[in-house]
Amino acid sequence: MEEEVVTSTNWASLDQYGSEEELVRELLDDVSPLFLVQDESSSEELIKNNSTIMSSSSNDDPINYHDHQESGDVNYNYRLNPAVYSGPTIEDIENALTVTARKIQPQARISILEKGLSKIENKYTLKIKSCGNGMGDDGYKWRKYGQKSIKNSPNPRSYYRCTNPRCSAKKQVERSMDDPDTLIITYEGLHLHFTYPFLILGQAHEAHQAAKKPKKKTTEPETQQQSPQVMGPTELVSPSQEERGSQGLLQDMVPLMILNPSSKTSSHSSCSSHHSPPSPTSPSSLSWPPNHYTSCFDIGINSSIR
DNA sequence: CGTTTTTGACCGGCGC
DNA sequence: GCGCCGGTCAAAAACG
Repeated sequence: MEEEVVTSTNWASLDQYGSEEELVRELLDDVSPLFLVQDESSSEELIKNNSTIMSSSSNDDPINYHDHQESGDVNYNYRLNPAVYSGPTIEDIENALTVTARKIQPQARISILEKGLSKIENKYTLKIKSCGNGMGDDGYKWRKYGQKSIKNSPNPRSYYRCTNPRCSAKKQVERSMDDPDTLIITYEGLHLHFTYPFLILGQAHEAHQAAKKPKKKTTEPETQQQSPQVMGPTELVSPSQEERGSQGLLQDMVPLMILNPSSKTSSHSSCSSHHSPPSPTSPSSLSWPPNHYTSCFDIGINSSIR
């Protein structure tokens, strides 16, 4: 019963529409997320780019506006693309992230991705080193829905799902067989995309206060509270308690939808749930979740479950 | 007392 | 056809 129907989104189908490709590209490329634009880029360009995105019914190059940015510029001052996002500014978010990430260094991000990120099918696996009880909190709110012991592995695997009923993102967390310190997080679903912007190479400045949860290290280090956590060596810095900022960022699922060739998804997608979008062009009437409700949208791609 | 976690049952896919 | 395996469900316990 319920509206589980809405949950019909499945990640598997993403591949078919190529939008995921874009995601991967973003992740592996040193370009900013679609919903971000360089500060220096003039509004004109912005608009232009925008329209490009909107009208990109084919995969010409929806994100071509990144081109000029690879100039290796030092000043990475991103701001949210107002045309597709009406939420908080990137500055706000950056502030929220205790990190002094005035400039997010793409390169740093990439190095991490290259290090630990791998993709299999439609799942992304991120291997990170976690010191002791370090956890892999990515700032999202997850609800644990299962735990299973894995064959050949002393450690169980935990299953999480995004708390937002409309989001189909899931993730699994387990420890590496040999390396108790290595956390293997497997993301499934678009949610992932918005996680990575925050997996920036951090300065250890926040690291010192991480392990506050003794937590029976029985097995799996969780990730889910919004407590400040830090990973080990790689130092993935995740949004701390103020991560509301980050969560806000997630909401930019929108641009994705826009980007998605199968534009039919735009409106009916479940994200237009309770409130109708202000304008067809900018479904981003996103408001920040008052609470801890993680915001993530499923891009209602017409999908058949599995 | 509402919410989150735990945990065994259940289920579908796959290999033998 | 059967059993293993990984994933999910859901009732109950734990938690704050």
